[in-house]
Amino acid sequence: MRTLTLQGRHEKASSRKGRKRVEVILNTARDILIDEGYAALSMRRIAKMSGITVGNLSYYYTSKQDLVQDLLEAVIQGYMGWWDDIMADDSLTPEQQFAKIISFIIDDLTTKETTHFFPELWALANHEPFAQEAMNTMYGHVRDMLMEMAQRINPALSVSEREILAVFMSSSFEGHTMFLGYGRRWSDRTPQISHIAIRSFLHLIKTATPENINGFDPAIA
Amino acid sequence: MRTLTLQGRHEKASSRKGRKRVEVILNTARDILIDEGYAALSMRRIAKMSGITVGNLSYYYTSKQDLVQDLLEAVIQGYMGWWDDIMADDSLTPEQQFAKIISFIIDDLTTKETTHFFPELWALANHEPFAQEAMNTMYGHVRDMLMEMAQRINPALSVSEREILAVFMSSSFEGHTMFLGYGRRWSDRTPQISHIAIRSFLHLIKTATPENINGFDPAIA
Amino acid sequence: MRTLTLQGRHEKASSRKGRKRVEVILNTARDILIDEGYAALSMRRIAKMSGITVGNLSYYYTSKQDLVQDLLEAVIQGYMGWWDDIMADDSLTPEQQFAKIISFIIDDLTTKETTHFFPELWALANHEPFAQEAMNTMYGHVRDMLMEMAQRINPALSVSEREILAVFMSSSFEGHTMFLGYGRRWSDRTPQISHIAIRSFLHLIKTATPENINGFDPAIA
Amino acid sequence: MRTLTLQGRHEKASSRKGRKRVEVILNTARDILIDEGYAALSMRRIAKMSGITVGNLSYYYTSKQDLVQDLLEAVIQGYMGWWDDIMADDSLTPEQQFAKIISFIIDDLTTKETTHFFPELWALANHEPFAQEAMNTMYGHVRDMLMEMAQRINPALSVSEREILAVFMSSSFEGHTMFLGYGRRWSDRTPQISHIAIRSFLHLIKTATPENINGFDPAIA
DNA sequence: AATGAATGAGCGTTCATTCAT
DNA sequence: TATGAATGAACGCTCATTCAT
Repeated sequence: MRTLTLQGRHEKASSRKGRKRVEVILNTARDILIDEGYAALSMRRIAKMSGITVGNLSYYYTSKQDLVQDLLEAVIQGYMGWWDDIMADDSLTPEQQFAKIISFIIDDLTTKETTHFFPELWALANHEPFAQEAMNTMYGHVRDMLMEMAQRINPALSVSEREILAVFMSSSFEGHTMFLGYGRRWSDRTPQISHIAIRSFLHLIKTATPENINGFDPAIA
Repeated sequence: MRTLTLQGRHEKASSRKGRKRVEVILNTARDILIDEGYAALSMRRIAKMSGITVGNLSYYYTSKQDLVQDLLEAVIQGYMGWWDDIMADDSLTPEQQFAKIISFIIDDLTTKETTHFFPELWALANHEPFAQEAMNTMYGHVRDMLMEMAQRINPALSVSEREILAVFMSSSFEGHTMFLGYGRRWSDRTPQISHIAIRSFLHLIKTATPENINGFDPAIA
Repeated sequence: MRTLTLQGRHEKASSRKGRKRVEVILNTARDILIDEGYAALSMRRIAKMSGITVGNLSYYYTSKQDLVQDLLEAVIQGYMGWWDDIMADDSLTPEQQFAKIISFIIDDLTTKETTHFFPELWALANHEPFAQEAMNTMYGHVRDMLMEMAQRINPALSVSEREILAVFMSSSFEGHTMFLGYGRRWSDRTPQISHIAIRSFLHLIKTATPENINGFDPAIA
Repeated sequence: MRTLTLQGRHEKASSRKGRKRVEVILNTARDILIDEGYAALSMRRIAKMSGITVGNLSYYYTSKQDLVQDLLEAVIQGYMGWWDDIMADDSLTPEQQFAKIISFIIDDLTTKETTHFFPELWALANHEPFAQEAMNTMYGHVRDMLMEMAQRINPALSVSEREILAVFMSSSFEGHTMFLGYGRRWSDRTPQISHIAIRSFLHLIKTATPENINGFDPAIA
């Protein structure tokens, strides 16, 4: 599993000791969230499993929301930017880069962390604005990446075309979490699904026109 | 919002009074789940908002899991079978039927109930086997419907081809919940997304072959 | 295990059906008390395990105390009078009769029913007058029997001498419940304990005098 | 009534304040157990009568069993070791020591604490292994003491003879709890009972032989 | 004789939070 | 930085009892 590193944003992470503590706390919290769910994520439990007292925990995080917010941001951080290397790899055509990225994403869905983390995040986002925001930031980056890839593959696309395609594509692979995910029924079918996704998304990117995005006529689909 | 009607399965729903009570309880529970999230769904709250005492609530449901299980099944019930009429409409071509169903599904994602209910269900399914099971049953029906539509549109497809396509398609539109859903950033873009989805899915169904599902060559995608 | 039969005292036991019901209730209650302890003896549990509803149970017993009182009396009833046959057996000497009775009592201590029932009764008697009373009645009968046996063995004893000896003897074997009882450490030593008890008690009965009951001089013990 | 002092074993009893609290809690719990019985011994009640909140109580004892276990051990502790001084008193013959100890034990049975505590312990031991264990430990010590006294009085006895006599004697006086105990019918007869017990036990110790423990012939008893 | 429905109090336990030291 | 102690509210659940039908 990824090891969470600190965001600079936390005030108590100034000293080396403090930084280390916060790291332990966040990793512990992440483990609980993944292994037992948000309902089991209590301050007491985090403290005990981190080897500190509740009192000390609330020195670092004055409220549970404070901690959870930091946790979400830290976990999400780990999901971002990994695609830069692939996109910078000149030995691959844009389509190969794209295929590689989609494959990576779909493979990642089958990890326990991803399968368990995201539904918790989505549920939380229903009622906690800070979770909404963390989610938006993250998916914003994903969309930016997808838009860039769409442009490389089909430079004729307008910004808004690329944008709506990015929304469609990211929604689409996120949705596989519940079906291909860890312990889920179709988790051994990732190769086929990856293949379908790539073919389907490439077709979309290459054939998108204003009419076939905004109008609808099954006869010409 | 849909009104939950009883499953026959509940033992206490034999008399008219009992049936009415169970109905009130389930509707109340559903409202809390949708409006405030699973974390707020406590026996006390359900009782109070149903106008009964905790004691009486647990006369109907001996445990919280018992209630939640019934709730999930009842809510899920409301999501199923509505497509039968569309599929039976001879005045539409299979492609038109398909387009209509996909449109309906994607439109439904923008309702508060759907946007809020499903992420809670998915999160719950991570740790509660009964939620997993309820989920599997439901998506099984959805896949059956999609497989039937795929066959109508392209009778040449094998069962396993239709199956993997159904998994891909249902994953794909489920994933839009977090982006097109109630209060989410792209909720006003359902028409375009519907359009893209329909075009993309129809292309997949019509062009699927064993090679382009199991093999991968971006050059020919 | 003994089957509890009704005392006539219960008002609802007039009809045949009522009598049968009360019998089932009491036997169920006894089983719960023995197998799971007084703490588990709830009206709900008795009703469910008797195959009736709580409502109906409280038609027969208007309160829990009412039921428990009946239960104690019924169980205790089963412990009384069995010695009459032995005492009436002319083929045995009084000492042989006595030995046989003591053996029977000590053997009985090792049954699960006896081991579990009496400590519950004694504990209950600490705070529930009706349990005290049931206990007193029962031990009164036991003492009467022991006094009669003492007289047969040593006719020279006065009433008060026989009485205090009876108290000592009955206390003495009751105390073995916790050591020889079902699942207890010394339960396989009943033969030796019986033997010691008989020898010890007979010696007491035969040698009791006013002085060695009321005075004390270890030198002459 | 004895004041319960702490066992070192309790983790929260490190600081002075914690030690004091635990002491108050245990004394309160003991009082409730004695005065109102195990059924009345609830966490809420203990907390209220200790002048603290339930939350704080469960800071000290994470579960009721945890508390009750500590309580039993603490109470039992108070019943042990007091005989050492008597046994070390060289001015008394072994028989006088023995007589003194038996007298003390039987006198103690009439205290409210002893009368009420032990039946609760015995009943609890029927279904709670930890209570069984606490009981076994305690009576083990009592038996050791009785075996030592038996040896002093009759050095010819074998270990197993002393052991079975110790079981018989300790069972015997424990059984008097329900008859001589606080508020019980024969509580004013402790002097005579003590006298009988001492005479009877001494006779047993002095006359025990392998035959009259293991064989049985009422004619020679 | 029996059921089904309901109450209100209490149970053991866990929670986020606060604060003096 | 860290601990230990505490609060007060809430949790899921069970209880004896009542009563209309």
